[in-house]
Parts: sequence; C-alpha cells; structure tokens
Amino acid sequence: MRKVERQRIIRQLLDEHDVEKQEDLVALLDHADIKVTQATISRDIKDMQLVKVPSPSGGYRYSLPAQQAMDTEKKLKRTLYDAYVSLDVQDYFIVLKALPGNGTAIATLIDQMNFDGAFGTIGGDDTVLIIAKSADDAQHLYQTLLDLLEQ
Amino acid sequence: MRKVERQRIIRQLLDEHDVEKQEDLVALLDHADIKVTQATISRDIKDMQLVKVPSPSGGYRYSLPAQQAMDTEKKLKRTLYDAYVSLDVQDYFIVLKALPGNGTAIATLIDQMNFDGAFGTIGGDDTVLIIAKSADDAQHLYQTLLDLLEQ
DNA sequence: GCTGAATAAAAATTCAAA
DNA sequence: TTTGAATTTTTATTCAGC
Repeated sequence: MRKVERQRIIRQLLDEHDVEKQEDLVALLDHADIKVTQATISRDIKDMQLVKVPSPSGGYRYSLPAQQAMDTEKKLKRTLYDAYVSLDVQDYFIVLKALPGNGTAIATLIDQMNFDGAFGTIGGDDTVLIIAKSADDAQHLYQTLLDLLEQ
Repeated sequence: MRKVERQRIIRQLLDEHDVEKQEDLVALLDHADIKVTQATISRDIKDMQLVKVPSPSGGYRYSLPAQQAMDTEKKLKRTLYDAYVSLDVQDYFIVLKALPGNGTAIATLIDQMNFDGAFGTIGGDDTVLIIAKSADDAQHLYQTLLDLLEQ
C-alpha cells in the first residue's frame, strides 16, 4: 500500500528540504498527512540506502544513495560501446584499443572500477594499457572486460 | 598521535576492513596502538565526511565520501598533503612516491587533472609513474606538481 | 586547538500485532 | 510483510582538562 509511495515522497522531500535527522522526515511526512514513526524511517533509510552526510559547515544531511561504482560501470560500458576496437592479453598486460581520443577516459574509468588484480592503467589517445599484478590476474581481468563488452 | 595521521590511517582501515560502527574503528586503531575513544571517531567522521552506507545485504558500512564536494585539485592537494613522500623527474618520466595504499588514488586524480603534456599515469600501491609527451613536458609537469605541493 | 568521560540525542532493532 | 511502541545500540555533543 504505502511503502513504495512513501519512499518516492521521501526522495522528493530530500531534494526540497534539508533533512538533518530522521525525525525531520517524520515531521515532513506528517505535513503531507503521512503518519509514520522514526522506526519506519530508519527502515526506509536502510531500504533506500540513504546516507547521512556530514556537511563541511557543520551539521548533517540525509542524501540520496552514493552509487559511484554503478555509475562508473555504466559510463564505462557506454564508452566502450561507443569506442571499443579490440582487446588483447599477454603476460601481465592487457591492451585495449579504442577510437582515437578515448584512451584516457577509458583508462580513468577502468582505474575507478578498482578491478581486483589490476596494478595500474595507462591511457594514451587510442590505447589503454592495463597492467595486472600477475599473468593470472591479467587473464581474469581480460575475461571480466570481455564480459562487460557483451552486456 | 596527530589527527591528520590518524585520519590517514582511518582511510586505509576503511579500505581494508568492513567497518560497521564507530567502535569498530576504535578497536582497529587500538590494534595499531592508537588509543582513541568513540567520541574522537565521531568527530573524525564528521571532519572527513565519512558516510555510513546501508548495504543491500543488511548491515551498514562506513565509507569514504560518496560525492565529494571537493574538486579534483583540492582532492589531489589533500591526498598529497597526507600521503606524499617524494617526487623525481627523469627523461619523460616523473616518479611520485607516496605512503602505501595511495598510489592508485593519486594516479587517478592526476589523470583527472588532465595536465598539459601528460601522456598517461600509472599508479601502484605506493608509486605513481607519470609519463610525459616529451622531456620538456616532464620538466614542466614536475614543476607544476612541486608548486601544488607547496600550496 | 584536541581529547576522553559522561551524557544527550539519534538511529537501529526487537517484539507484538495487523 | 509492514508497522508502532518500546528498547537497545550507536552516534553526537557537552563539558572539563590539557
């Protein structure tokens, strides 16, 4: 009945108001004639993966999820979809070829993905070199990237 | 124990361990012979803008700031301030040494800075290798980084 | 300024119920 | 499965001291 809609409203409220604590949400929802207790808000926050962010100016603010990893993966997939040319593995190294101008961006995204077994990444104009911690890691990373390309 | 160093260690601990509550950090730091109380950790968390992220699998986890309000240069300066060890230039290359665990992050930040004359950056655990497009570019980049360190 | 001890405040969970 | 009331647990702050 209620939970999904309440959570949708919570998202809007977070956008429109400074929410410093869960009781603030209880009060804001009350204004919208939605009566819930702090316990329910606590559960919603867990459900929705909201975070309480300390603000530099002192105080705290609840905010929408930090899906950094998801966003990066999405960006990487899209960039690869647009610019991918080839992928090869040899020893500790993976070489990804892309359309000119895309190497640095892809390298940065791969870095941000923090792949297991990746030692470092270097991006040129149309080439990305990924150095793995071992040849095994390189093979595994190669497969991970192939999987990413197929999705 | 200085605050800055403790906070640097906290960053590393967050990377290496699942920290579900502030007392976990108190215990982890205690293990490293750093005695602080929960009150201090609470203040550190506010300082560092760490967030307690609800995990989909239930439970919570403290993590580094999701959407850092800081721009890349500020982040880079702060990271270098905390983790910088040395900087050297030779031919096309600049080698930056940092405290263990910081190489990849610094490399990514330097990449994101899009410095003129930088060809690519590779970050290991405690070393960052910056490859310039020419020896002149390397010299110039070296000076740019030194300037950044002095600010 | 930075910190710990004590405390207040806030958030998470338990339990019973719908 | 969802919820509120009560409770426990966790976190933030106050206050004193350094």
